[in-house]
Amino acid sequence: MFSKACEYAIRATIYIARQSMEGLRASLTDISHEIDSPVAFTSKILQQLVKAEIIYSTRGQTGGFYMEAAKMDHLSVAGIVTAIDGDAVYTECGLGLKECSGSIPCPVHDKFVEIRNSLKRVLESTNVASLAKGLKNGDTCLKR
Amino acid sequence: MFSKACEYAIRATIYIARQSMEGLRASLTDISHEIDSPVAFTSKILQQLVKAEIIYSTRGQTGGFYMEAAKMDHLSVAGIVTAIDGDAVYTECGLGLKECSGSIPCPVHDKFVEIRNSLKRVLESTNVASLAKGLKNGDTCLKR
DNA sequence: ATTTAATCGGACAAAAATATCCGAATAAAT
DNA sequence: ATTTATTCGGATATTTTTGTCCGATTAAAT
Repeated sequence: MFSKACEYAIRATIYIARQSMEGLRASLTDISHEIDSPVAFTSKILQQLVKAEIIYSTRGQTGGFYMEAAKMDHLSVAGIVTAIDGDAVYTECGLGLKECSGSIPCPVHDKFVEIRNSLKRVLESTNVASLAKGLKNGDTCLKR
Repeated sequence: MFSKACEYAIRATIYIARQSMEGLRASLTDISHEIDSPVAFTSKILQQLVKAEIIYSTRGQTGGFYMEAAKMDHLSVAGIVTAIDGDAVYTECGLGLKECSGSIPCPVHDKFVEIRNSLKRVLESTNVASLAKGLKNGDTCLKR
């Protein structure tokens, strides 16, 4: 469904949000430990998230990654996916056709429009803040 | 969503079914031309489908690939996906966790169960015969 | 029998995704 | 000023996926 990079991105963002909720910055090593991901690869992904302005970073000692409170409330999982994987998962033909559309449909076009729309709807209606809260409460988990 | 191999497999199967509906065998070159896919790679995928007994093949001159009528009616798109990509798309955690489950859920677990179930339901309720008919009627397309 | 046209199977190649390494830049603490 | 702990950026390495090549096998047509 999503690339590995995107999975890490979502997990990292949720963890950063969870920490930022308590005014804490998260360091790279902390993050990759908490979400059980390869450190150097995670670093690249965090840089992408910084460029997309989904998270922010400060360098130097006591530096790290954080998220603004307003962002947590407004950012959906769909926003993270779009930043890392683009919108292919919502828009591209399920059978890989370049010109698949209502007028020149692939055999599963209608069914897939339905599936992708429901996926999009779910991902867009889920904000990062609510997921971070679930994590804080111990209801959910980011590793293993 | 699906691997390239799986996309080609679905398109090839539909085309083979369409030809078998008229008692015709489809050759490798014919198939990869009709679904616009790389010939040698398509060959590998067709062999996988033969091993999975989704399609059948005969060697030698006038040989080729074909599908039994009963199979077309009973085989769903889900069956092809499972044969090529396995059931990861229906079962694996959306965030890549190994042990994600109802008792130890990732933050998006419940939402993803819903999405995956609806995906599974749609793919299982779509048989190859109906898709082959749509192709034969010119309602749908397998290339571009 | 030979030719021809097809699938099968193994080795190989290229491209993309995933992951690592290391030095540079930055900024706080000492 | 120096040390220390951090992110940033570029080069490189590994793994997986995608794709190619070619000879072996098969079976119908000549």
